[in-house]
Amino acid sequence: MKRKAVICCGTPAEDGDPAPEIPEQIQRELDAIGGLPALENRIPSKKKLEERSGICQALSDPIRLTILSIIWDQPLCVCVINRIMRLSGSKLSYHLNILKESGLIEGKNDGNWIIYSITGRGRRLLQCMEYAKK
Amino acid sequence: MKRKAVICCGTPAEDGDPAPEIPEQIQRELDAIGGLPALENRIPSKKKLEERSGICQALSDPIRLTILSIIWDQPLCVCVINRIMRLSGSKLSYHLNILKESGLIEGKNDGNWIIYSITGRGRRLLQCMEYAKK
DNA sequence: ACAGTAATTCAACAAAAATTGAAATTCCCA
DNA sequence: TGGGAATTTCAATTTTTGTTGAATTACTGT
Repeated sequence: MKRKAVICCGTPAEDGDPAPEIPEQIQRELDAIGGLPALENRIPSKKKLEERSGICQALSDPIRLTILSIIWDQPLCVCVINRIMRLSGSKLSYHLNILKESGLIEGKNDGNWIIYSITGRGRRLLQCMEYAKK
Repeated sequence: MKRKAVICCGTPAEDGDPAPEIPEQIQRELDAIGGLPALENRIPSKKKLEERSGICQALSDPIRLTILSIIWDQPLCVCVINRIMRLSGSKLSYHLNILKESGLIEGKNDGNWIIYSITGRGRRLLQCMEYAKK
């Protein structure tokens, strides 16, 4: 009854390989939902995976989370943000740009200044984060 | 009436520096909420910032998001996960470990196998992500 | 005890992200 | 139209992350 077991993780599996031995319960659950093909179906498209991981990437730095918390209640110019952050201009700019590129903040020109505000998406994501994290 | 303006972003501000010129409206809004000290108060503690950015860091990779989607409905051994992912063992292990360290998945030993499942936190975060992203 | 297997760990390397300081851009105002 | 100020951009460097393949651990059944 036993299928031939193979080394399944030392090297990537290939299409012809026999299935590795797996725990009985897992096998049952897997069969119940439709086996491996059913599992594959749940994987989001490459495009979605990249979009989501990109957003998380933007949120994955304490400096950037700090910036978001600073402009949470009102839009602010870079100047004022940096009055608190105290970073070099280029460094702050670098992080602002990452937040902007992923749609979490947006900048509006006002004469000499650029005034950044948090976007709806940025606000929702941060709130979720907050809720889900505990 | 005008305060002396200074280059405020070329170099980090220091305590003695005069405040830079800022747009009138921003100044008003800022005053209304209690000025810079009020802004500083909203910044989460370093500990929280690091915890949150760490979680986002763990979610910031398509491979790891894929793993989470694979074990979304039922716990699976590394073996089966890799039947779909087709990565080298060490690579998969590396990513599983990052997810585990940040509390998004947990592993339970079962004989020769280690069976990974998504945690409550992992589930909530991914759901939020989904909702907030659009 | 031993052979076989699932999974992890380790050290070397490659790739990506962050930091730095200098230079450039854009706008305002005299 | 020229000087000053806010912000960004760029290239060089450092730091952090991810990948690879070999070696190791831990468990099972005999």
